[in-house]
Amino acid sequence: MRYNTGEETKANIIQAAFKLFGTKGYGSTSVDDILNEVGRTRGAFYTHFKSKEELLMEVMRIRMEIHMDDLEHMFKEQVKQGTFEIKSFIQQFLKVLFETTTTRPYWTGVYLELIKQSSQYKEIQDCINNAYDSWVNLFEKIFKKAKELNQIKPKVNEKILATSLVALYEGYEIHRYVNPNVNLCDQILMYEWLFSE
Amino acid sequence: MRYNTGEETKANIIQAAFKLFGTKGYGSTSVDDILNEVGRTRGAFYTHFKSKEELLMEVMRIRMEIHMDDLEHMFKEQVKQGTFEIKSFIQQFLKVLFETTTTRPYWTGVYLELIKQSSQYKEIQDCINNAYDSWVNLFEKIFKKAKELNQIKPKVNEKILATSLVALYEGYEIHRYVNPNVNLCDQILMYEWLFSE
Amino acid sequence: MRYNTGEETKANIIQAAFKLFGTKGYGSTSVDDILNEVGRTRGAFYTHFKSKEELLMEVMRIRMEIHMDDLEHMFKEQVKQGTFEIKSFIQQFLKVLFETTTTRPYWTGVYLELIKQSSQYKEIQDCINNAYDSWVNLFEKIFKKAKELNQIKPKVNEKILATSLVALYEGYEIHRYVNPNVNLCDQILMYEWLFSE
Amino acid sequence: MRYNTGEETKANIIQAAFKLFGTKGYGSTSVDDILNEVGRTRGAFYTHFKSKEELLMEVMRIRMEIHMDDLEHMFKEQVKQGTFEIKSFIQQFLKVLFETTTTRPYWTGVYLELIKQSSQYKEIQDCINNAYDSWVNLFEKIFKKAKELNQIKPKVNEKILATSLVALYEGYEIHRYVNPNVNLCDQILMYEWLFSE
DNA sequence: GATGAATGAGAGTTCATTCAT
DNA sequence: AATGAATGAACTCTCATTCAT
Repeated sequence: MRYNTGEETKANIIQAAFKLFGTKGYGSTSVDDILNEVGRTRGAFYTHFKSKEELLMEVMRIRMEIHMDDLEHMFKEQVKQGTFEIKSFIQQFLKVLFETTTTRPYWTGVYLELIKQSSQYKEIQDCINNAYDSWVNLFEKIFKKAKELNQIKPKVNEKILATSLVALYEGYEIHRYVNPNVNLCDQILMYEWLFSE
Repeated sequence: MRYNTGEETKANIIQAAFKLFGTKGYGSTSVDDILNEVGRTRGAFYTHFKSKEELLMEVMRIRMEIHMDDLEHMFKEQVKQGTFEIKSFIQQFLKVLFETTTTRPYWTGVYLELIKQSSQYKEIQDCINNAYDSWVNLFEKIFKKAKELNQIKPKVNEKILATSLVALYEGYEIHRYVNPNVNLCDQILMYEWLFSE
Repeated sequence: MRYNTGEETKANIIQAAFKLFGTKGYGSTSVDDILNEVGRTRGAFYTHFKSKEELLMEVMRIRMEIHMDDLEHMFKEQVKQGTFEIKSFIQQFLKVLFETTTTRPYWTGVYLELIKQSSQYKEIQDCINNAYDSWVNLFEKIFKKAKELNQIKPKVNEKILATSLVALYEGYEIHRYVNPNVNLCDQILMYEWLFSE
Repeated sequence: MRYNTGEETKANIIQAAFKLFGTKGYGSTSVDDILNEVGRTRGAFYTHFKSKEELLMEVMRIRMEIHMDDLEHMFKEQVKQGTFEIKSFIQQFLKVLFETTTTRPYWTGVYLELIKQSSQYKEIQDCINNAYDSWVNLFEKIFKKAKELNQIKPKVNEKILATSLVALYEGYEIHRYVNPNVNLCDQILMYEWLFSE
């Protein structure tokens, strides 16, 4: 059978684009590169996407969600089961962060690409800002929950704490992108200290 | 006057490249774009640079230094004059950071570009890592000095504190790149808190 | 009709390249020149060839064969039909050579180009050397057949005779390239003399 | 002393051009390449030559003469001293030919270049044709002398013999250009045979 | 006599996109 | 749904040549 279902090919293209945008960058990845990876040819691309730009948007939409959902799900689950404890939660979160999965470096590459393109494309800017807000809101919720449970007594308000945590996270991730050998495990101490006492 | 000195033109090109790489991105800036800005023609470029790539490296080298030196100079000056005080130092530093100068957004754009290209070019990777280390070392020195002067009593070691501060800084800067309207002034509270007691 | 089959366009390009490389030279023929001749645009070229260099190789491969085959075929045919006679064979061969066909001058131009490029490209060097050997071998066979039939009694061995004939041929052809008006018909006497008695 | 005499620089340029045109080819040798070799810069070139084309002409003029003169001088000397003998003369001539001097391969490269350019530049065409005629005339004289001295009894006239010898020579030289390892010493037998009896 | 900054035309090549099939 | 030939604009880079110094 020569033809896939359309959806299959489209999904393959998005998957390949995610990988290639993440490694080679958006600008340096040609439509052909993607299609080579997928085993399809030029024309197939334009059956599914209006343009390369549109593909970038699709990649963005899908991945932004995935990224968020992991953490949110973990939080809600723990709260539901009454096992939530801020320190161990943060530690688990950091473990996910510091573990090198196959897709994580792709994601950082894509994310950097998006940040850069955000100055050109309003849609990307909005998407990132939304994601950013979601993160901050999620952590705010987390910190509030922790305070409610008397696990922390922050001296600054939870919003600021959350914003800082996200910035810290992004700063670390970028650092690791440039130097994958860096050992950031000690940093966990930093996070712990943020909430100690 | 038709002919400049070589250095003049070269400097103009680097200046224009800094601006354009920062706004449009390296890949989307053509050699022609740069030369239009400078008021020279294509060939002039290759009198001064072997390739566009080499230009990127020059921009990187020059700007990395500039960026570092501002802060280091401020620190040394204050220590020399006996006016160094960690909280106000950090506040001044943040003021510089949070003030929108004309060149700062360019710099963030160029920096993002460099981070992205670091996976392709060893030289860029090394340069960023060096800069990163310099930053961390500088802040370590600053924290040590502050501790020495009994201005802070950090619970984690100064190295970790420094690494975190740099990450925090980078995280904020990127956030601001995506959303220039964001008000990060409240964040100063965060920094302050980091060192309070 | 806007779209050809690929093979059609590819063949047209090779044909045009043969003509232009032969007249203007490889270096002075631009990809655009070729495509103008063909009535296609630049991009079409790269659908069929990886580079201009590759095109040169294709032209070489194809033409080298054509050039050889004419003569070999003539020889085999005559032997098969029992009409082979060395003197008249050589005369026919020379007639082909000395007649100005439309494509012959192109070929000499291309050949010169290849000889020159042979110092840069191993593939060309090998190809010419192979062709050269084929020529020598063919003439050796021809001379052996002629000796076998008692048509000549060469005082030097057939290999040397063959090598010399090829050199003579090439020397003449080059002379004619520089001065197309030269009358080389008298030279036939020379060839005849080579085998007389 | 920073400045040479003009003549010195000019001569150096011609010498370097000869080498580079011979190895890399005229088209692939840039004016800069030549000046690098000489240790001068662009402007110096145009003090001495109107254009790159003119340089080619100068190289041609000078080298064409040198090439010819060697042989002519040898011939005249031997005749004057009464030591002229056709077979040994040809052998000496071939020894010069077959010996690999440093400059010979350059010369063949330049010569091929000139042949190719002859279709574009009337001056080159004329120069080569003149040289060609000179060669033929010289060999004609040589053969006539040999016949006069009863050293050969050619069955074809001396002109044809001379033309053939030149063609043979050129054919061999080109063969050696493509495959420098080829051993053409056996070919001497061929030349000898040409005149035997 | 020589420098080297600048010109500007033109080269080979890439690539997002279109479209007949 | 997919192919792949073709487009054409854009790109980086080369180079013969000019000219102020």
